[in-house]
Amino acid sequence: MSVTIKDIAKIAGFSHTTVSRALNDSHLISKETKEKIKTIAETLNYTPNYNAKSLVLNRSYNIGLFFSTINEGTSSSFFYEVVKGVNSVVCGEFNLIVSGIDEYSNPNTINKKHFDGIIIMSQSTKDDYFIYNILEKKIPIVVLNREVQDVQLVNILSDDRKGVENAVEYLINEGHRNIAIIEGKKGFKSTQERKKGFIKALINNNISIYKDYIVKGKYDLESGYQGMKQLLNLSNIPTAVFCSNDDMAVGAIKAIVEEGLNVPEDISIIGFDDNVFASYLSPALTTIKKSFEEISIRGAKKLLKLIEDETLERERIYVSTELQIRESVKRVGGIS
Amino acid sequence: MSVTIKDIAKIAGFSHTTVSRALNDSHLISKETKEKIKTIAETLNYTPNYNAKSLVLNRSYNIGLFFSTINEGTSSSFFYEVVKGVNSVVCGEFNLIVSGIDEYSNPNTINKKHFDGIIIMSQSTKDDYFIYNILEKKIPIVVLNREVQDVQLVNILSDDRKGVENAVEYLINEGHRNIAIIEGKKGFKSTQERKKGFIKALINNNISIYKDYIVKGKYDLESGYQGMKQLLNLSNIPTAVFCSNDDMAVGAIKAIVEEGLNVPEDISIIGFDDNVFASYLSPALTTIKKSFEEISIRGAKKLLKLIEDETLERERIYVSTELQIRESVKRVGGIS
DNA sequence: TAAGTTATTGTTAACGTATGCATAGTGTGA
DNA sequence: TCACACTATGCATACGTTAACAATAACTTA
Repeated sequence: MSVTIKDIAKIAGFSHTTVSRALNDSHLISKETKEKIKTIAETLNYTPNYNAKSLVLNRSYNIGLFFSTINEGTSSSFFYEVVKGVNSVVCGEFNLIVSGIDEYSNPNTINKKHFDGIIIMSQSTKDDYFIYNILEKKIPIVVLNREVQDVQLVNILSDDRKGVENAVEYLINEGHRNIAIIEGKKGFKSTQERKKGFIKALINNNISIYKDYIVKGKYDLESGYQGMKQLLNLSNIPTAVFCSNDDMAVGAIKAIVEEGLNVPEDISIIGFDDNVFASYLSPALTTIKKSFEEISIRGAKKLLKLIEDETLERERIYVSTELQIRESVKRVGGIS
Repeated sequence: MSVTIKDIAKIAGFSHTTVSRALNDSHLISKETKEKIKTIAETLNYTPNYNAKSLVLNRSYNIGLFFSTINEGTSSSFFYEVVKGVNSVVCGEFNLIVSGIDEYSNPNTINKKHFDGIIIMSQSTKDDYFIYNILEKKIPIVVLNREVQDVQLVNILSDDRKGVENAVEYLINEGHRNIAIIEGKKGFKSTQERKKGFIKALINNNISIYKDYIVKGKYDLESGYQGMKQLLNLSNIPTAVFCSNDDMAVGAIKAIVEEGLNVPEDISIIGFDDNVFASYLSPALTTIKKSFEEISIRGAKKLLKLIEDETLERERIYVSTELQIRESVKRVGGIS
């Protein structure tokens, strides 16, 4: 049916071994035969059978990109950025197989013959059993977005702490001194990290930290609303509030508006995530964006290196965030 | 290294052929041996080597999903819906390989050994050379979203005409009689189809068609703005306007607001596409949504059938659209 | 009881590629 | 001129699976 190296061999008058070597640029073959064989291959429109190649070389030319799930609950811009990022790195040499972890009731069906390497965009600790399974099989793996503890693996994470630190420094540069935070959900790693960044920025700039300016939240709209209410009840209302995610920022804005105040004229707001809706709010929300595309690109590149050299150090890499400056922050006061 | 059927054969005391047959539930093998072999396979954590399987069975277990491009210009919600839709159908039996046509300088590198079937989400006539190439190779193929002419293939398309017809009938049911259209870009298939749907709805309801109510557009914001200006200059301003896409709807709304009028109080607007921003506009835009997820699901299912039975009729399938009713249409007048 | 049928298992080759080893031809140095 | 190295090629086999064909045993049937 389709052209094989044996067909080429017959026409060229060489053994199929020689053809194989010629097409793989082996140094054992003379220049002239190489050229002859290559032109024949081209005219015959030869393409290697990757299944046969894979069988003997014991590799698949496949990279697996696994999301926790591909169903409801995955944001489309997130999904797109990740696939795009990984694809831009692995396309050409590898096939990119996209899948959801929740589709695999039994992770054992995944084996090394099938994937040269695996990238996991992890959004839940439920993924861990899957990750451990792959680690056991010694398949090169990179985990994005979620820190996997107690295990040596390549982990690409967003540097939330630094991102918040920068954002709060931006507020300070805009003249704000009374800056509050509405925290994320208790127990979440991201909650801690974002808070640490907040504190760090204040300390760096010798701004004292008021307990009243640190209020709890739960990452949902309602808790942002309630948190802001609490801040509005203070005698010394902050001029700027960092909300640990965009949902809470929306809740906070609602509370401010209800109070008859305006964003950013009376209070400036910064969120975190850069949700789809962030730029459509009025005022458009200034927020901190994780670049999932960059996380994915870095992860994919690291994976390719890992495939080449399996002894590579398993490190944790932090990718910087980007402050999306829009309209929810106002400059205040004179120059400090 | 990893477990093969020969390993199982040794332990079970059968030939590897018997093992192969047992694991594939061949009727040639007795119940007892089947069970025995299967339990051994399970305890050894056996997974078949798909490359070997593929080699001998001449199939790949891969489905290719090709976009015109995966880079800038692809909307994320569109991309996500499509991957999600296809994945929901093919997961389990097949690997889903996602790729961009623009990554293949030479489509000849794609061969039947590599893909059991291919789905093309086509957004440009530039894809045609690629599509023809795959057709020549007799790889089962389904083309989504764009009509490919002069060729027998399975084509899954959105029924724009019917969608617009329904939307305009909705306007009519809301009491509107003076309904205008701002057309899409000249020469585009979609422009014609959407216009036909518009006309059809009017004819169905015995509403006469004014030439003045049909204005040209170019699918961009500016042309929507200009088109609306034109309509606002008429002595008999329409009470409702169907804009052939959402971008033009935004332009149209801008023109209306500039004139000191309101949407939907003075003029109702319907768009087409359900862009990301549509629900964040104020008023939130009532618009016609192509369900790319459904197009993808239908396409994927059709492809699987095509793989099973290559003689299947190559038909053109139209998937219905969905009217997203939001806030940009107002009920007018009494009951007609 | 011989011949035929059926149920179960084994032998062998095939898929298309890469590679260790063998071989032939050509030059090189003493 | 002989031994040796080097270059270019071919032979044989392996990868893990399936399947055509062969083989065996047990059971039917006349």
